Amino acid sequence: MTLIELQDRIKQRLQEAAVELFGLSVEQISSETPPKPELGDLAFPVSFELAKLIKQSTGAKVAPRVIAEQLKKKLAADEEITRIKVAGAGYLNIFFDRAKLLSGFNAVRAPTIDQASIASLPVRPKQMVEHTSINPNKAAHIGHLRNAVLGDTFVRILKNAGNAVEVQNYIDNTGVQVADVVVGFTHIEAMTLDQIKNLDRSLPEGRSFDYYCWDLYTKVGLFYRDHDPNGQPNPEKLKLRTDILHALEEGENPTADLADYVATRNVECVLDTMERLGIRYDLLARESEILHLHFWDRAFQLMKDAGVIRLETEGKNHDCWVMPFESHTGTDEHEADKIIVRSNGTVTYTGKDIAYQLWKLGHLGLDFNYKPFRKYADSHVAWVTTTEPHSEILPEVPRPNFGGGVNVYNVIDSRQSYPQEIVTRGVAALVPELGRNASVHLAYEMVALSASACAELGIELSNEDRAKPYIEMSGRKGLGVKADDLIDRLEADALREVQARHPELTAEEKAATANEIAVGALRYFLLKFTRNSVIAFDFKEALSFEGETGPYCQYAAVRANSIFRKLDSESQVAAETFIQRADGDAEIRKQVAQALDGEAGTDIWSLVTLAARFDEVVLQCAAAAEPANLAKYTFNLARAFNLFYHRHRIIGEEDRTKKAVMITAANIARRQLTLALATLGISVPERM
RNA sequence: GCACGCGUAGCUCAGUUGGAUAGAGCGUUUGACUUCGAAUCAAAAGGUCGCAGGUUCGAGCCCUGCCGCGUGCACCA
Repeated sequence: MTLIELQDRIKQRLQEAAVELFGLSVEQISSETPPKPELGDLAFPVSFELAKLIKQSTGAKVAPRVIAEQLKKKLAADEEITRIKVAGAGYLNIFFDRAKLLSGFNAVRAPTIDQASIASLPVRPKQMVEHTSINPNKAAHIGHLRNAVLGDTFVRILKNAGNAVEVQNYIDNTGVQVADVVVGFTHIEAMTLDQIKNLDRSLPEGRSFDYYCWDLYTKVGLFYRDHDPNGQPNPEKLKLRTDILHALEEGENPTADLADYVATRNVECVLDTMERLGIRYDLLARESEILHLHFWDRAFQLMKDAGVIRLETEGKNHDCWVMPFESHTGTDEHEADKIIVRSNGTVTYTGKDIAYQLWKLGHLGLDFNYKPFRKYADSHVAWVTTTEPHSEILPEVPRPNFGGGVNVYNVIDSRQSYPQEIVTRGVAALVPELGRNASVHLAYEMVALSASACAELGIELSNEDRAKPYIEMSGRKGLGVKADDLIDRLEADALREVQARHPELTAEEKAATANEIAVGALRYFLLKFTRNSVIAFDFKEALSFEGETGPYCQYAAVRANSIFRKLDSESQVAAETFIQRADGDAEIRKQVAQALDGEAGTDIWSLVTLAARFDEVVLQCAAAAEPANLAKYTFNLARAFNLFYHRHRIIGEEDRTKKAVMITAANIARRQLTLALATLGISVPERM
């Protein structure tokens, strides 16, 4: 028996009772947790809702408390329920049979989310999540990290909620940003492809190819402006970019080969960075294939046939194919319609994304070719799209079927809400049966720099910038905190602590532990904010291991594990069988109930109920697409455990029943805490 | 100008879809290591939930109008 099953059963009873008593059906029965455990385990404000419905249908005013009393009588005593109380202005508060549920919760085995168990499940509709999608022309910064951590955590949440999920990382290898770096290599540094390869091989440790490109990219911006940061771009130099862009779209030429090397190496570097945080992918979908395999041509035809876009024959958008967008009333300066195909015949990002989304949803009627890109340590393979047919025959790894998802989640920052809205509309117009909900823009606010972070990075601020609440990062200006730099600092800080606390560990163990702590700190830091909150990045906050942080949660789990490491196996087995028997044996159940009663008992019981709520929280997070809720829950569970840890001693406990109860409570708590952390992508170190 | 988002403790943020006495972390002050690990725990101080109306049994949450801040409104992505 899980908490969700129990809740659903009570909700159903309440719905039946509402029909029986008042002839009213309440569509959604909401439940909540009472502010204090003394008030009960579960509260239903349904009487308020019913009072309103009764007034609406009959005009009669009935006090919520009166309704609650009637519902209470109808709610026949369940065997899991010991008591029902009407409280406050009309709450229906439920008290569970603590002994019975403790036994029940203990028997529930944590679901595993490994590949084997997923493969054995019947075919389920597939959820698609696209995240990371960094332009492959430079190193990742903390803004990209927020995207990847958010996306990866959402993937874990979906999997934990029982979904099949496919993870995609979109590689814009034919866009302006890649073209810019190519301009840097060919026109500033005057390098050939072979020279770039040699340079790549000769780069020193700690200055990888993506770092090199980061610096080069900022130089290109100045190059366009003839080295005057505030100057106007030189049209002749901008033409270099346009020419390269055309060569990239064309494909199969020396410039495209050079760009392919640069983009692919940057992708490899970014995948290395993400691997440090436990973030992996199923498929790297490249823009070059969307062009060269004629995805766009097909989508273009579909859009023309459906009348979704029209060719402008006059006015500002003369010769462009545009998608009308009525809700944005156009002004003189700002055009309402969105250009999909430019007057020179090339397609915008929005158009390419519509084609890509159609493919993701299985409605384009074309497919990519695929080849393996990277094999991870656990033998999972990230595939990449390719133009070459039958590339998948080469390796021995079986290829999954990509695409064809029922829902598509696109993790993209909220500055792109407008183009994403157009993409969603376009897809919905082309495939009306899918509706507007098939393609979801999972939007989040940007990561910006706090004033103190700028000071630490040695960035000089103008007076205008100083007045702002935060400073926006800029890849073009090289303004930002690189992901690997931050992870390095976190690992160094963590290593120093581990060294001080556990000098007996080997160097490898220390390094591994430091990595686990660094990942815990970073992922939690990026997840504790809700999606629509701007993160003004601050080093002190991000580097903290105390208070509401990942390491705090890890520490609670480590403490829990250390209890079980020290506890003799005899006590563990005894507790297990004792609590198991509480379900059937009335005498034992009475003893257990006693141990869970009173102030100390309620204290222990509240830890158990909080731990049991994990499944419910995961479902909520999946529905709301908000991983921050899970982060908050995990922290609260860790906090509850630390409090329990402080107030109760297990190993020295003399009373057999009390000891068994505490062992079981601690075991449930550490199991759920470990699971919650794993869902956040955070592991629990052996020691810390 | 228009669209979207935000405004909650000194600072950074939550707030279970309209419910019980508005909560955390940091910072400040004060306590707790001979104990299953103090990366911890406890206590105190700290609030006109931007302002003004409205809806109702009930509003931090919904509606309207203001004020302030951010982002977007490209033939970039």
